[in-house]
Amino acid sequence: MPKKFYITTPIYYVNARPHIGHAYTTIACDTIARRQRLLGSDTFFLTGTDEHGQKIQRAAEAAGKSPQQFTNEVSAEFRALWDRMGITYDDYIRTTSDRHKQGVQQLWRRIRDNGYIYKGSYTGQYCVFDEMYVEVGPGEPCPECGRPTETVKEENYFFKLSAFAEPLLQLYTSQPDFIRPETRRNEVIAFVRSGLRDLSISRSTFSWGIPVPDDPKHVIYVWLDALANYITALGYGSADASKFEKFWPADIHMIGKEIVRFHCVYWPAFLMAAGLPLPKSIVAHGWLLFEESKMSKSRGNIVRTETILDVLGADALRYFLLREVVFGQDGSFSFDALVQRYNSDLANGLGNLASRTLTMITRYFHGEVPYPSHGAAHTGAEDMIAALAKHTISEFHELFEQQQFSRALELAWALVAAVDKYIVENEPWTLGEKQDEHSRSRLATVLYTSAEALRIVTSLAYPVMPESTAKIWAQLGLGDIAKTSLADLHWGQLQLGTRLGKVEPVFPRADKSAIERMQMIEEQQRTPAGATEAVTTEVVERRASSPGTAEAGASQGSAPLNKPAASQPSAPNDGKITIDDFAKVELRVAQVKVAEKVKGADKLLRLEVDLGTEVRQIVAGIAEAYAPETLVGRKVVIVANLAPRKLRGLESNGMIVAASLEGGKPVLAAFLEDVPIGARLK
RNA sequence: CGCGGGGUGGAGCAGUCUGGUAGCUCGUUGGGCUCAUAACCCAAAGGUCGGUGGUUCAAAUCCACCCCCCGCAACCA
Repeated sequence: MPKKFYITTPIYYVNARPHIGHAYTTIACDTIARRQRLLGSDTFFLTGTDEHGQKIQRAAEAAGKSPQQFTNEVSAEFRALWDRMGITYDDYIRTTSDRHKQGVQQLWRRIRDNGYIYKGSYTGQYCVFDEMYVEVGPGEPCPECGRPTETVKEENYFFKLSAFAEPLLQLYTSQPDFIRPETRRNEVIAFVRSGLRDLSISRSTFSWGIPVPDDPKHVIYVWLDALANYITALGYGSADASKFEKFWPADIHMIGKEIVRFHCVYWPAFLMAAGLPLPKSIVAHGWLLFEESKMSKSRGNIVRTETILDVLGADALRYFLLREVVFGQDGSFSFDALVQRYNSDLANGLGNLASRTLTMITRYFHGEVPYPSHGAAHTGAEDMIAALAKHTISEFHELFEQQQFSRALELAWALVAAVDKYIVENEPWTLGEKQDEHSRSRLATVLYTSAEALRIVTSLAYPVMPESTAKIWAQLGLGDIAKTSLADLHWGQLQLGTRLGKVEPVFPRADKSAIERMQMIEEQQRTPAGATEAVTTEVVERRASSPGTAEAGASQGSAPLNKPAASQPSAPNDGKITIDDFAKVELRVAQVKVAEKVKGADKLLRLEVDLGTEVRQIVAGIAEAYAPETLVGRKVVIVANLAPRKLRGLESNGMIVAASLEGGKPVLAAFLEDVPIGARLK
């Protein structure tokens, strides 16, 4: 009876288009799943999309679509990307599917019948973005994300989360591996220790969700809805629960670090309340940051996965992400680093080793794997390679089990380097020129050893790079790489006399133009985002069940998340605006009448400026560069028609125009000639 | 005391949990080889592992204190 293995990605929230961060999570899971299959496990790999909630409802409205239509489209995009990347998911769950709704309602009933749901009323500040109530006063922004909150009063169903603090802490203690890596575990423990409050798990203020059983005025809280996907996909709550019986509990829930709390606190609590088994482990990875250079203002910084697929292929991306980023920590992505890695490790490393080894076998042995000597032509060098290979296999397995992908790959590539060295030291090309028995035998041994090491690295790397390793496999004359067994991989399995396939480069070298090509594609994809659109699209995946894609500086509005159909007449493609756009900005000369520091703020000055027609208050972040008294009487340029905004409790009605120097130091705009107060700049 | 992540040869990073010759990739310099995708191999230069103190036979690693940098959030309309 083979071991079962169940792994999940988060289900991705469809308010954002898929990007490289989503791909990162999915790639990690796919790699683990492929490896498990090769190890002989009966594997089930689940991914899907999370489609309910107020945010989606609003985004759909903004796009002029029904929520279902909207989510259908985005969900299909995710699925298409995974298909294009060859992701081997076994099922794709959508939270708007009937099977899911049915299962969620069943879960609800079960928790309710066990006495963990009660009805209460709640008045408070609600953050639409985070889909949660926050503890702030009316009018205050969300402490989590800083966005405005709405005052909401509703009668809700509550989940008795408070009853689970002790059981949860016990869980974390008794199963140290439940949350990985450890820093996340510590965070969770600290959070639970600080006390758990009951959780509101229904909403009646909007309708885009799954109705609460027996009270359809309410819809079920999106997180309870979403988390349940892990069991509903297996048929929980349906007529056929055989998969649920077989695969649940999950072996790994892979998540990004931003959704640790939901998976490590709420989800196990829900399951405990329902009397269901808990997942075995939750693995949180870090975020992908984009080329942390400051020049990212001119570039956008959300990289589309398709761009990389177009130029270097999926395997290059898979290898890069798993090799370059220390799993669990934040990593950075850049085209430069990608191409660098690709060239040094794949083209020059594995690809070149395959090429040189197989070419020589083709040349000297007519393309048949030769017989290694066990006699006089066998030296200690072969033993060393074999021993290293053996060590590599066992260490590699161990590191992979701990999700230490980068170290595992580094280790495997050390074998590649060792074989390169072995080849140089043994000079098979010299041996090939001699015809004597010993030289022939020696040559056979060297080439067999190289090919066998190549075979081992290739099979270890298969889960990471399924396409390219399959090509090497074919060149080695072996069958279907996806059908090989990793469990009993060992030295010496390469069959003598195996006929090689056609030898050709698997990883063609990438030159600098590859980087330029990718940047160009990104450039082209970047539709000029109208300001209004940015509002809806700016809700990048914060709560989204995916690794965050932290951005270095640029405004998020330029993300390629916009509807292509945007009928914004304004800008040509290169980011330029028309004179009409500029005319919208009302720049005027004003004179500072009053300037003073804002209490409790380091950078803010409160100014009263005279526009000629009125005196208004502006709060500006220039306190570090200008002393208040030096400003009084000075003429400055302000943006006069900026929407008011509260800063530190004070309303600011405009913005002072200043040059921004390195380090953020502002230098106020000024005139050499005298100008009248109120004059408009055009 | 806002949250978080860092400070390791020129660059980018691993190693820190489980103390014991400081490792990887790129880059630089010189050499080798010619089977291979201008690739591969060798050698060299380059490090007070942020600082100070402590524990220890032994500290990049453990403890304490301090300094600095970067995100996010603020107070950059």
